Order: sequence, then C-alpha cells, then structure tokens
Amino acid sequence: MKRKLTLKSIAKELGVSISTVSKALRDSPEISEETREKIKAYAKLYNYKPNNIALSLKNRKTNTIGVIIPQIVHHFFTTVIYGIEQEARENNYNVIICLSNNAFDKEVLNMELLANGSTDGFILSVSKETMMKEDYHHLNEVIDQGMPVVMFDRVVEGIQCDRVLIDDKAGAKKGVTHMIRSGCRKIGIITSEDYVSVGRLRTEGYLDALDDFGIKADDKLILKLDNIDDLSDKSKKRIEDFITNNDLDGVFTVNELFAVHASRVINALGKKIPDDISLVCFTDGQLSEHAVPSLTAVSQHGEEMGRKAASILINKLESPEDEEEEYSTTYIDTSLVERESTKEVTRR
Amino acid sequence: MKRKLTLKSIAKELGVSISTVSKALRDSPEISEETREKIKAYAKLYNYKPNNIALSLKNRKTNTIGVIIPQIVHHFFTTVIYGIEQEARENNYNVIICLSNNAFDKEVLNMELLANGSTDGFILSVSKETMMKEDYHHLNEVIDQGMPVVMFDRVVEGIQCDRVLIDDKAGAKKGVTHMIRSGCRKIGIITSEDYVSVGRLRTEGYLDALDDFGIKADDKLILKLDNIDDLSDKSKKRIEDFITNNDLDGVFTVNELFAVHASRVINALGKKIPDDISLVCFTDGQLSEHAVPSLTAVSQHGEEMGRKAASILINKLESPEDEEEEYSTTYIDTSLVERESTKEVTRR
DNA sequence: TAAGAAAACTTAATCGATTTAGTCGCTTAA
DNA sequence: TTAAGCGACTAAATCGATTAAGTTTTCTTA
Repeated sequence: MKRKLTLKSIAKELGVSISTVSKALRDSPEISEETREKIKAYAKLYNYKPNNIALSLKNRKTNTIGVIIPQIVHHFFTTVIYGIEQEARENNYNVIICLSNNAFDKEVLNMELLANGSTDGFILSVSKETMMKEDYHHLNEVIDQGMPVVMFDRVVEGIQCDRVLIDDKAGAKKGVTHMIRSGCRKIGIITSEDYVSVGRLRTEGYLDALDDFGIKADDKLILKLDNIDDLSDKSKKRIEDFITNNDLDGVFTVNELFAVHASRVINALGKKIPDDISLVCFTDGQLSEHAVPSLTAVSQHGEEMGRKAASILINKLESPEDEEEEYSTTYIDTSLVERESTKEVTRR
Repeated sequence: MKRKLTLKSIAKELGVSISTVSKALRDSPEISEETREKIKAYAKLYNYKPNNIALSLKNRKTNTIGVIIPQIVHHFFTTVIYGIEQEARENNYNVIICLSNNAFDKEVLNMELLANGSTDGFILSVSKETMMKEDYHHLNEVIDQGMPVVMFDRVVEGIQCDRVLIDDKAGAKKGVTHMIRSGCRKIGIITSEDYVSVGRLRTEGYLDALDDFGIKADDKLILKLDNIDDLSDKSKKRIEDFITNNDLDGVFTVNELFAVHASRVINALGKKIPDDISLVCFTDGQLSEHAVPSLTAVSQHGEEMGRKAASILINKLESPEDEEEEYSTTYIDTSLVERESTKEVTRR
C-alpha cells in the first residue's frame, strides 16, 4: 500500500522546499522553467492530487453543497438531485446528500453536522414534521453564520433565503382546467391536509379552475388525507369511499399514488377511464407513465428545479460577501402530459 | 452575521491558551475543575461545535463514506442508499453520494474527487460502461492507497474488495419455480445482454428452474434487450414481437419496466393475467406494487443490502490497518412477493 | 565597482483542531 | 536546604496546502 503523495513528500524527494513545489504546480513565474518542469513531471508521473480537506481548511471554502431532503425514495426528489448534481458539477462543486426522513430531529442533526465545515451552503426541502412544529431555529442558525440557504418545493415563510418552487397552484389549475375542457363537470380532488404547503396550493389551484368555469365547489368533493407521502390502508379506504359515494366524472389527485389507487377503485366499480371518469394527477413519474391506463399528469420538471436551486446557491456563494442581501422566489413552470386517462379536448 | 466560534476565539475571550480550551472541552484531568467548568459553560452558551474539516485533516480520517451509483433515479438504489444511511448514521459516519450516470468517465472523476481526502472508503455499484470497458484502474488506485472498497449489486471480479450481492440466480429461480408450480409450462424470459452481470445471473436462474422441472429451454423464449435501465421504443417493439409471436403461458422479466410493458402487451392481445399468462418480475418496487394487475415480484431487500455494505465497510475502517486482508462476498436473500399476476400454487 | 534590481528560492504564518513536550510555582520528603 | 514531585497551564508540532515576507545569488547599470 503506497501512501498518498503530498507536497511535503515531493519536496523531500526532489530536494526543494514545499512552497517551491506548490508554486511550481500552480505555474508561478517565481519558479524557474527548469525546476517547474521537473516538479510537474514528477507530480504527473506519480499522479499527485492535492488533498481537498487541507484546501478546504486553508481556503475556508469547501466547494460543497449540502442537500437535505425528506426522503430519497421518492422519484421527484431524485430528479431534483439529478439537476443539482449537474449544475454543481459544471461549476466545480460537490454535493452531499442527507436524508431527514421527514423527521425534525434528524433535519436539525444533519444541518448541524454539515454546517460545521463540511459545506458552504444548503439546498433543502423541509420535513413535514418541521412544518408542523414551525420551529426553524436550525435554519436561522446556519443563515446567521453566513451560509446561504435555498429552499425548494416544501418551503416556509419568514426565513432569509431564496426559494425555488413548483408553481403548484397554476399546475393544479392546468390539470383541472384540462378536465373541465374535456367535458368533466363534477370533479373531485384527493389532496392532503392544508399544513403541507403543496397540498394546500394544489387545492387552491383546483378551486380556481372550477371558479373560472363557474362551477361551484363542493366540500364533499374534496378529500384531505393526512399523509401525502404514503398510502396507508386507512387512506386507501377513504379513497374507496370517496369515489364510491360521489358520482364523479373526474378525479384530480395531488400525487401519483393517490391516482393509482383511485384508478384501481374506479376499475373495480366497473367504470371506464376516461369515458366515465377522467383522472389527472400532479407529479409525472414512473407510475403515471407506466400505469394502465397511463395517467395524464402535471409534470414538475424536478431536474430544472434542482438546476435552478443549485445555480442560485452557487451564485450567492461566489458573489462578494457584503453585497446587498436580496432573496428571490423562483417558480418552476409545470406542463401537462396528456395520456390515456383523459379525453381529448375538442377545440372549435 | 456572527462568525463561528473556534478554540482560538474562546481562548482569547477567556484569557487562556488554545490547548487549555481544547483539553477542558474534552474533559482532560490536566485542567482544574474551575477552569473546565468555565470553559464548558462558555462553549455551551455560544454553541461551540468543532470544525469537522480541521478534525479530518488532523486525524487523517473523515468519517465519511463515499457512495457511487449508476443512477439515483432508480428505486432500488434509493433503498440501498437508505440502508447505507441508516447504518452509517448509527456508527457516526456521513455519506456522500455521487452519481456516475452509467458513464465510465464520470465514475472515474467522482472517485478521484472523493479519494482526495473527502472519504475514508467507498461503496459502489459499477456503471454499465465500466463493465463493458473492463477498465478498473480507478478502483485499483484507491484500493492501492489503502481505502477499502465494497462493491454491491453490479460487481466485477478481480478487484481486492468486499462484495455484497443480491442472490440474483436464486432469486430468478425462485420466481420461475413459482410460475412452474402454478402450472406454467412455456415460460419466456425478458432479460438483458450477458455483459450486465445481473442480467446474466437472472437468466441462469431461469434456466436452472426449468431444468429442475425437466422443461427444455428454448432460445427463442429468451429475449435479451440491450438496456436494462431504460425502456426504449426499440425495446418496446421487441417485447411486443416476443410476446405476440410466442405462445407463452408465463413471462419472467429481470426488471419492473419490462414487466409493466409486457403486461400492457398481453392486455392488448386480449389475454388475461394470470389466467392465460402469468407474469413475474425481478425487483419489487413501486411499479410492481401499484400496477394493475399488481405484479408478483422477486423482492431485493435493497435496504438490507445497503446496511450490510456499510457495516462491512465501517468494520474495515475501524479494524487495525495491518490485519490480514480478507475479502468477503455476501449474498442478500431475495423473497417472493405474490400478487395478482400469478395463479396460486395448489399444494397437495 | 558598488549599489540596486531581478530571479529563484526558502521561511514562516495561516486555516482549526489535537497532543506531546515543556514551564512555572508550590508542596513535600530526605 | 534542596531536589523531586505534582498540579495547572502554555508552547509548539502536526495534519496538507497556500502565500506573504524574507534571503540568497546573479545580473545590471551608473
């Protein structure tokens, strides 16, 4: 096992000082052509690579972005990470990913951990528990220490940071509008409790769309489940009852999972999608694409979101410290992917 | 914006030396009770946390595991990461995740990057391109530098490292055996070209199962697609032809995607699952669970795999350096999840 | 030819922590 | 009386790199 090369070991081997080696490798004009070439040749031959940790310490800069997300086992987040990765790589940044598992304590722990020198800034989507607790001291702490934070998707108010959001309201409106245009008049929504911001906003979009077409909203047609990330047996049951007991001609859901189960229930009732009931969901993932029938979905463009968040963060990191602090909110547009679960809109 | 506390700033504030502060915080008996209490109180009040980067440099240990995977947008890998995360957290390690995107160059780049001081060891699943190229110099390099490596899922031979594998062959055999027991006699397999190890092994398991029941294998019933991670239009077409042109009563696929498309094709042909054709796939993910009909699947236990890989790596990292080097290969068992796409096995 | 400049290096400080090897004053035993 | 011993600290080296501030040595040039 050979030990890694360091400036010191190279210096010793070639009989020069450490700083000569360092300068030679960085093409300093202070070092003679001859010495420079010799050192560079040696370094190349033995594949010298500077130690990142030492550089981070010296420069007080890690060139690393910390990403904290509720859960990775979620297709949307994986696409966001992919976007962050891309943008980071292009700008010579690394990415450290930590999972909060939707738990407040773990989110706090992770942030403290990464804040102690491991990262220059954060990109995060707050956990559900944090949203319920409304305790953001960990966020304020790192911001206080001068680390920029960019929140995405699940954001909270009152924090000094940039925000990148899916335009949930407009997206939901887009989906529901499509259903109305294709002929639906009694559209139900399967959403989450209001404390999950995305649930609330998507519900608003749904109501907006109805309003635009002069359709009166009906509370009975709004089903609020308590967990947007899973599909518990209890939730399944509630979806079944919801669809069975309301004579709907369209169902909009705030995620794929709810939609897939709705599809199953509709099927079991002997009704046809989309002829009897249309189905549209928020989030365009594997399930929407491959379900039978495939689902018309509001696509979230997670990759673009990740790229945007990373680009904003890197920009903050590279701009002079004492610049006027301003925080932006960016909306990432959604698009509607039409598939088999909706009827065609006939345009005149 | 307040600057982070350092030992230096605390020392200055309290009028003692840096080493006194360090020792006091680590409860050294060298420091008097009184001084110790004073320093600890101050540190607690202002929430002092040591700088991880400095510690890493000093200790030549980062307590970080580098994970390199082909792609995160893949449910199986996300579960593995989850397992790694868990085990790492419990042992006070951090996890850095990097994506290779199935590209050789990026895999090399990532490893070099992380090897320069950022991590103590690696957990990786090699990219498809690396497997095709059979170029493993980047792996040998980090191993040469004394960094332990654990390979999982997609492993290659001839590298000095531990391995954690899904028992692909046994798993496939389990799935196919189940189909045979439930009455299938003409079973086709949709797999990948042989250079992808998991594809090859699963094909072997399929052949084994047939052999056990004295069913003669038929090359025409084996469809080898060239990309196991995606479902290209070309692959779709080949699946369609494969199912249409062979009068199968069972189809086994090496992943979910192939199965979902097979299901669609079978449906379109007007055949019933499982009455006319049974369907079993490797990998128990979202698609198998939520498809209609839901798919009987060979479950891979990714989380267990991740935990195991992390535990092996951490063990290596914590054991004395000069210990006899031995490399293990661990198989993670699979289990069969029976769902709607297969008939029940009638036992006598 | 001697002072000044330029070339080519080396020394040492620094980042933030740990740790070994001192230092200094005070007590205690021979 | 004095050296040894001890308690309570501090100084300095170290991890691996960068860089400002020296130090030589050689070359110009008045």
